[in-house]
Amino acid sequence: MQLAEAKEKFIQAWGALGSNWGINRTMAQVHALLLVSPESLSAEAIMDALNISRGNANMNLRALIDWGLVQKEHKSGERREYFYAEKDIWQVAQQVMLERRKRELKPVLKVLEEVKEIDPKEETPETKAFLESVSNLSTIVGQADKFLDIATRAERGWFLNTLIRMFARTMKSDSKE
Amino acid sequence: MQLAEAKEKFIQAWGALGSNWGINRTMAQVHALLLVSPESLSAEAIMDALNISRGNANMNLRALIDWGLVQKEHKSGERREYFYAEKDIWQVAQQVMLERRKRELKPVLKVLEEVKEIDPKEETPETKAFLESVSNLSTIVGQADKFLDIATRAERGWFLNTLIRMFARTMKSDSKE
DNA sequence: CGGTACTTTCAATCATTTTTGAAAACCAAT
DNA sequence: ATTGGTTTTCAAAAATGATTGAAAGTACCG
Repeated sequence: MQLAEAKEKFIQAWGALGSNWGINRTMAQVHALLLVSPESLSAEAIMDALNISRGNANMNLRALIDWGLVQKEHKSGERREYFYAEKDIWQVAQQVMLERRKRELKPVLKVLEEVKEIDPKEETPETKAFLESVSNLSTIVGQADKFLDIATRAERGWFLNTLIRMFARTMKSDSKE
Repeated sequence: MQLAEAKEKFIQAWGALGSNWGINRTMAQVHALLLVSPESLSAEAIMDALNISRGNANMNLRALIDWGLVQKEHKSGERREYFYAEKDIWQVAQQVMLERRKRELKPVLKVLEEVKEIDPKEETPETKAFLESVSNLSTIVGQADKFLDIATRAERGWFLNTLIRMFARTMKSDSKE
């Protein structure tokens, strides 16, 4: 396979993954492109590589900067801006976890708490079932949140080791517990 | 707050969360509705509760069944079908992890492997950077996949305990490692 | 200043996804 | 085998989300 072909394939796959997870396909593609570019790229270069308009490139670059995944660079002497992506994938993952937690998990947790405050006069089975579901849900979502918080702060090595340890345990006691 | 109001709020929040994560808003709402209904519901009831058409209700119910989150029930004497959701949230979470892993993580892992096979004659910095990014990426994605595999099989209690242990550790050695 | 080289914005357009609703298929009871 | 209640399908319509492109904005330079 040629490099160009491989890049293309990777960019497409990353775009598809993104769009399955609620991230704008083009934004994911721009990110993919920057990830595999050793040098920072101008808006121009990105537009050309992905066949998108200036406006589109600009918007998605801003969004990526907003997510903390991409940064601007001013090359001295040059007037135009260049963009490059954080290359340490663990950092990228952490940044994504941080943002999604903030943007999506927190609001849901908030609603779950609010919704627990039902007028307790209603003692129907419906109310009971509702409160039970909600409280289970907020337990799990809360745990996920806590977990992501840990992952977000952890050193890559520590986190990895813990995973391995967990994995080893599971293997040993596989179908018995 | 009244029960009806609380339900509505919850259904909306769940729908919004779903759509941020690439899941059809209505599908998430149907799921939410069934989650908080102690009794199984007919398609009719769901259509009414969410103001959606028969076709829409049907399609999303099928999709939920497909994801293993909802099941049909035939009430004896009745001709119409009733639907209910798995209420154990840990099981729901596991099912979702299982499906997304299968549907989205696996294909990406496959592409990452394919894309490593570049004609090694191209020894440019671009090729190097590309291969490095890809290999880092497949390490992380592979680890995420393995982690989800564990989570997917684990008993709720065991998993929770491990999380707590991880959390305790992090707290103790917070900013030093 | 005024010009040049860019970046940003945003209303209009285009593309994709979701929803509808009516027709077809299904299926149990007569 | 016909009826009536029900589910399923799917082409078309509606809604939503993404993209464009041109105009407005910004900043640097002489």
